[in-house]
Amino acid sequence: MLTTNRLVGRLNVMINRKEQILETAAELLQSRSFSSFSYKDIMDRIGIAKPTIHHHFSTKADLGLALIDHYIETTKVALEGINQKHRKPWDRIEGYFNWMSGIMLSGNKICPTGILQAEYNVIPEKMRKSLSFRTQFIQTWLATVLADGKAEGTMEFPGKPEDHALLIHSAIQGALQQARAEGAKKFTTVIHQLRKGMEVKK
Amino acid sequence: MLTTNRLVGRLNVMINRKEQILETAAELLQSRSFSSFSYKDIMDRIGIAKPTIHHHFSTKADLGLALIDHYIETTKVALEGINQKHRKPWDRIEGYFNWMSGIMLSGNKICPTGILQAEYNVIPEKMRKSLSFRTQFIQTWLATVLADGKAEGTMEFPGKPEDHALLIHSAIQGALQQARAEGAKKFTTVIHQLRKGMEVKK
DNA sequence: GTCTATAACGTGATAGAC
DNA sequence: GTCTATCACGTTATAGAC
Repeated sequence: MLTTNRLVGRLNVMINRKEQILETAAELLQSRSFSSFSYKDIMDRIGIAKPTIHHHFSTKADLGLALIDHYIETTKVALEGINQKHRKPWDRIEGYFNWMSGIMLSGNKICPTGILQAEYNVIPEKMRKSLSFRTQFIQTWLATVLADGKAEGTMEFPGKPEDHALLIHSAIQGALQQARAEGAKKFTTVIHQLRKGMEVKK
Repeated sequence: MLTTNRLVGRLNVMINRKEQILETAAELLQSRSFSSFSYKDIMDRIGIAKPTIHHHFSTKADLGLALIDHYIETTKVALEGINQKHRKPWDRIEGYFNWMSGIMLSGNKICPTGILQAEYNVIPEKMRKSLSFRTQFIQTWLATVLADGKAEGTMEFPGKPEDHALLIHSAIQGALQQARAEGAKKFTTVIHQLRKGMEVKK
């Protein structure tokens, strides 16, 4: 590890280390929870000393905040990626379902929004605002897709697009939690019901 | 406190104390999370010493298990109460929605299934089985109501009753979490969408 | 059943050397 | 940037007196 770091040079060490900590923390957050992972867990996983983590993220609240900002970035990349790859509303929705499905399949994980909202009263106060931003970002994206689908006549659902987007997001958040406890089938069933609930009745 | 306990007699003291601890723990579980509340929190809230709690629930895993069993009991009472009060499927579903709404309104709380599933990988192993039982119990009840509604022609939804029951339960679980972070409106919106999704199209 | 006292350990966080 | 060493505190849990 040390040898490798020295080989890639000083700047890369810093950047990689920080991102490595962040990735590890993200993994731990989604498989355990915010208050259930510790600096020691990170330390053990990537083989560095605890003060090294404190050097990059001086408090756990700072790490938590960076974590959410990191999620915001990957969310933007993921959703804009879907928009670029697919034009049709149905394809975009399926892209979103697939993205969520990937979270579930990548080993005992759930949606970060879910875990952080479940722990809302115990996470550091400054994490809450960023969390809210990410939640809104996803729901706004979903609402846009739904509005497009309704406009072109390929999707049908009750109420306003943003209301149905909220239903979808809530259901998937709950479904990921159910799926980890009860098996992947729970997730695919919920997706199926959501899909059926938006199909156009002839 | 002590005086009162002595007045009600020895047996009552034991029973009441145990239930008092359980109620307090339930409150803490739903407002914080399982790993985020401690014996000290209970101790501070009801003014007893920590070893007293250990006397009733020797380990935290035991307390957690008793907590879920307690939830199973109150769930049975609540759902059978709804069945006795209301005959029509729509009234029963609304009774369930109201019950969940009550959780949200009683101060910053969420569904215990939600919090425990969110922490699934960190809760003691013996809690998981009971948790699963309660989840299934609720979904089976919901499926029965949905099946009745479909049979009498007042409800309409895609797929099997148990599949739609899973969607409803997942959505509400997610909605309670969203509502605590983003405001009660999120919950009522999800309920509204679920309701619309089951109405009979003329 | 309840208490005081304490054990044994894990936590986030800091000081200071290299 | 990373380390060793250490701090102050909170955690679950137990021993033993009343």
